[in-house]
Amino acid sequence: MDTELVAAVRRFNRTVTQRVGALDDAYMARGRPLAQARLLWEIGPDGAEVAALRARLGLDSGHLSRLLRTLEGDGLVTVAPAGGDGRVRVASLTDAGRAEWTELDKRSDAFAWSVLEPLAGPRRTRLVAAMAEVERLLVASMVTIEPCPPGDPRARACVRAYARDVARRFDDGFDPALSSPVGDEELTPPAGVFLLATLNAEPVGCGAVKLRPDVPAEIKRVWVSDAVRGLGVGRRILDELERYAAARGWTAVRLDTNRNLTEALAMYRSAGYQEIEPYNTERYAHHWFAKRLAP
Amino acid sequence: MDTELVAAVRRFNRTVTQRVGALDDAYMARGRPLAQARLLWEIGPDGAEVAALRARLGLDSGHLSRLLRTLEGDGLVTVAPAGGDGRVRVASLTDAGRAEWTELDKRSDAFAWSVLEPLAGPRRTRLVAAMAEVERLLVASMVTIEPCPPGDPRARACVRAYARDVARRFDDGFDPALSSPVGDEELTPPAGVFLLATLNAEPVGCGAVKLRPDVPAEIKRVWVSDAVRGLGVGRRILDELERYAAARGWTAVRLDTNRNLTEALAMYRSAGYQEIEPYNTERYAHHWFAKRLAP
DNA sequence: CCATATGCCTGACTTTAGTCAGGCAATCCC
DNA sequence: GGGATTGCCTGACTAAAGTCAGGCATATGG
Repeated sequence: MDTELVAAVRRFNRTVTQRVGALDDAYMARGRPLAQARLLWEIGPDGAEVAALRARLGLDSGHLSRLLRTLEGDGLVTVAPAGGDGRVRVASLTDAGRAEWTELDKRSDAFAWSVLEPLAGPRRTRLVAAMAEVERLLVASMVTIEPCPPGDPRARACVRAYARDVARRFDDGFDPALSSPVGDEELTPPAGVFLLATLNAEPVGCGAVKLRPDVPAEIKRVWVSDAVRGLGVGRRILDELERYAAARGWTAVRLDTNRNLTEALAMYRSAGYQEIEPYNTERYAHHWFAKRLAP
Repeated sequence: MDTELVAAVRRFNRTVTQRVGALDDAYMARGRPLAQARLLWEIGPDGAEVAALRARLGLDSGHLSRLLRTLEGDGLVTVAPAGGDGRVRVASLTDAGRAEWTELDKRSDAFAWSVLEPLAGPRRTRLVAAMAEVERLLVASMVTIEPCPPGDPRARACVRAYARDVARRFDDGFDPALSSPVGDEELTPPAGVFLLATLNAEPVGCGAVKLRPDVPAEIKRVWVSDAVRGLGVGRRILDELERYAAARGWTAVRLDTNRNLTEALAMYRSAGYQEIEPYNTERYAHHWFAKRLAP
């Protein structure tokens, strides 16, 4: 833990929560309790499911329900059953609510401008550039990587997204049926593991490793969503997979990949992988890599 | 109002309040109400006057008093009269309070590290650099500039700091008695104005303008504290003074300055001031400038 | 079709936060 | 030395936030 860097982050936290955090609240709450204002804001012009609101705002079911009742009483919101599942209810804004939302939006703009306005000349664009950088890297640090059963809907969604992505990039498309199949049980401990990367509970990446006895651990399906590409998430997934295999006694890891996935190729090389002879007959593979693991 | 810049600031606000604001609170409040935790933190190992705490935390007198009573009840804090003024009371930490404070400090470190830890290689230092830039520029945008009676203690403090600064920089020191004196009444509307720049209610800069009939408005005592130097505060003070004079009908402004104040010279030139012949016999002046004001 | 789970709701709280009007002692300023 | 001011305190509130135990429909999986 680098104390100098930590001190800088703490200074940042202090200034920013003071300047942004507190004032943002004050701008949002227009006479209304803060929680109500936030809720109104989160519902947004397109409406939102109650469960989604609860998750986003981190509110107790009872508390949220009451807040919705209040906003409904004020004629700003209506809550009605959703189309499919009759238990799920969707909150949406009335015309009055939409007007109020627009006002909040304006105030958010005004607040943002109040930060920029006192700065002259190049300082304004410098601030915005630095903010964009901070935001981008904070998002990167908000991505968490955790084991997940390969049958989980979020895992499935990632694998589908992976198939879609590679289908677009391989010269001859991608037909999962022609690729050597990987069963769920091969990616379930102790035979292997499937890691899911999430950002605010949304899946944004994945990776898996198969641990077969007496052969190197085999990495599969490393994928990162466009939303967080370029933030080092792929590399983190790879590191975690290697660590997982090493912790369970494997001393080497290998993988295959397609010649069109140039960033992946670069990542493997920079992560210390060496190109090796083909160890399988995977239909879509052009390169095979291996790396020794420190115990 | 540049909508693109505003949108960037809003994205930043959203990510940062989510990542920093909420979590920071959660790290701080260890089972304790947030306000108590914050207060404990603000008291700090060296103690603090009750009035200072009230100002820093923006709390009501009653509320703060009660919070102090609670912490005192928990054996974390003692409140005792200060040395000089018997009305002023100072809160300080007991041994238990100090231990608790240390724990909070550790947790703040841990939280800051949790932001950096997931980032690999150059991203970590890039984040810190960008944070430092954002912090610096946010501080600049937190500085407010407002008219203030020249007799106000904060104004006096600025003028003293100004005298100290120039005494150090002029070749032959600075004796206010040898400089042409400026009376308070000359800097009090309508004869003139004294502007005070503050950051979190602390004075960090000043500037004044004398408005005498039939001669150009005269700018005096533009000073910026080291704490915010290089952030464009001096330029903002100058702009405000010019605007003040212009709004009251003056069409030109002038000032004198010392050859050793190189940044000030550069600032006046870049702000459109032209060097002119001496218009007074000020003991410490080497350069005289003037500028026409747009009505 | 029945047991179980899920999603949202209500009632009945407790805990924090924040406000306002005084009150008392110390201090300041003629 | 006496009136005004300052600094902190208490009492008596209201408002908002947050918690917990059910309850009632609507799904879902044998």
